[in-house]
Amino acid sequence: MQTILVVDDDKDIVDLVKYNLQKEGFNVLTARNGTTALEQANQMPDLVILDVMMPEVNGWEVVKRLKANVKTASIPVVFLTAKASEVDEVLGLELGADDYLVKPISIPKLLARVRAIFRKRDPAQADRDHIIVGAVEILPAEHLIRIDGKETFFPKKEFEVLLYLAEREGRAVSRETLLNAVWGSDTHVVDRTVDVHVAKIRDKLGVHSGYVETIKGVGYRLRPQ
Amino acid sequence: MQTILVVDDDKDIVDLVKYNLQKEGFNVLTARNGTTALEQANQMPDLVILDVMMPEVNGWEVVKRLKANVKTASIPVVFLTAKASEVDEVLGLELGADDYLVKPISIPKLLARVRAIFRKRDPAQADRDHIIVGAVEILPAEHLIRIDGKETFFPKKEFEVLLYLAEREGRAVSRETLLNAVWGSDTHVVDRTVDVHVAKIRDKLGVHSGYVETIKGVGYRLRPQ
DNA sequence: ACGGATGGTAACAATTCCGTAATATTGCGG
DNA sequence: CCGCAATATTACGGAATTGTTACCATCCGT
Repeated sequence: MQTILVVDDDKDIVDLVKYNLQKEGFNVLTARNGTTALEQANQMPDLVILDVMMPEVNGWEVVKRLKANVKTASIPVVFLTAKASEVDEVLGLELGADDYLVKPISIPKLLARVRAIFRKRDPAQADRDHIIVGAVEILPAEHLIRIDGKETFFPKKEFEVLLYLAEREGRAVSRETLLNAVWGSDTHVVDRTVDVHVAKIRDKLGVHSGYVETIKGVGYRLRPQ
Repeated sequence: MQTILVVDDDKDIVDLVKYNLQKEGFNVLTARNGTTALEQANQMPDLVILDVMMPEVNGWEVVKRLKANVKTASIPVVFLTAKASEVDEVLGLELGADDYLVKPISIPKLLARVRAIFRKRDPAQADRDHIIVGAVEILPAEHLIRIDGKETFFPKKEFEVLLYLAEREGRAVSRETLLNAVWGSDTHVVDRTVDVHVAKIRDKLGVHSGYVETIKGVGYRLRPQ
């Protein structure tokens, strides 16, 4: 049975979410603040649903510490946020948030997200041989990119950068991460180089150039469609 | 032909699996440790069968690095694990394992899993007796190629290269893959040789020479018509 | 053994791609 | 609104990849 840790300082929300998750057959742990959440995380839940705004140790701090601990680093996290404006921050910071939900919570939406997270790890449906982000379709095996259905040639590096971003659609990726993934961890390449390649990618994307967003001080991300 | 990379520190297991996969018509690469496995993975196998417990670089580490590399990220991985207790970890960690097998290995089960993986990714493996790509028609049984309806003789190697590309119409194929498929995995032939044969093929294709596209840094592909 | 066809290699030319630096521009904090 | 740091853009030289040609080895049938 899958265990989910629900963290929110609002008791009503915790109870509501807990009730519905249990009804779906999940084992539910709860915490009312960041400190307790971190303790509960030692029980290795399969997923953490985490409020951003909490007194003392807030949601971001919790994630940072979860990711810093090898044991808990791979637990996926779904953020709960009251303000739509926080969404950008949630996704922008390279924190490893797997998804987010804006309050007030829609229970069906919550359950859908939770199921989606677990489905991702279900070996039975793991194969994506092509990635679609809006009007852009990436086919790694064919080394081919379709923009508005039109095949467009991408040189190797540009292809790999876009693919890496697409595989992490909506998540911010630092230049350093990109350099490691695309260029390799041993090569020594100035990080400004990434900018140039991103520029070329944007150029090829044409009207969709806005897909690749710059997140100042962090890196780039592919805007989810 | 599909290529499978088998990784295990136990020689007996590698040999057993290799033997049975080859009998099924798969091309098999092997590695006895994680480091070698990662090197072999550059040859872009269609599937990796990977032991969890290995000295030095273990199975999880191998997967983590495969997934971190854009080039190899989409290669499906089947884990081999000795302990049932490891199964939970295999499935729990978000590592991209497509499936798993518990030792001792049941050969029929192994083959079933492997076939399942490939069936998923290769839906229409219809056994066609001739392939048509635009104005080019290839009849493997007759060892015959028609261009604009005109029979044209292709020497063996050129024929096989074109056939291999045609069977994967639209897909990029690396020189290394071509060498393995057409020349065989044990022969040592310089990869520039492929260029020369492609040049000869283009020459014979005449006005249709553009069918064979170069993808710099990757290889060649037959443009779908 | 000869001639032709095939295949492999090397050398060089042509092209594309990449990385960097220099410069312009943007966007954020104050 | 200003200044500063981060990012965008541009241009260019060099590196890497590929195209092309020529040449040699081998095989095969005669």
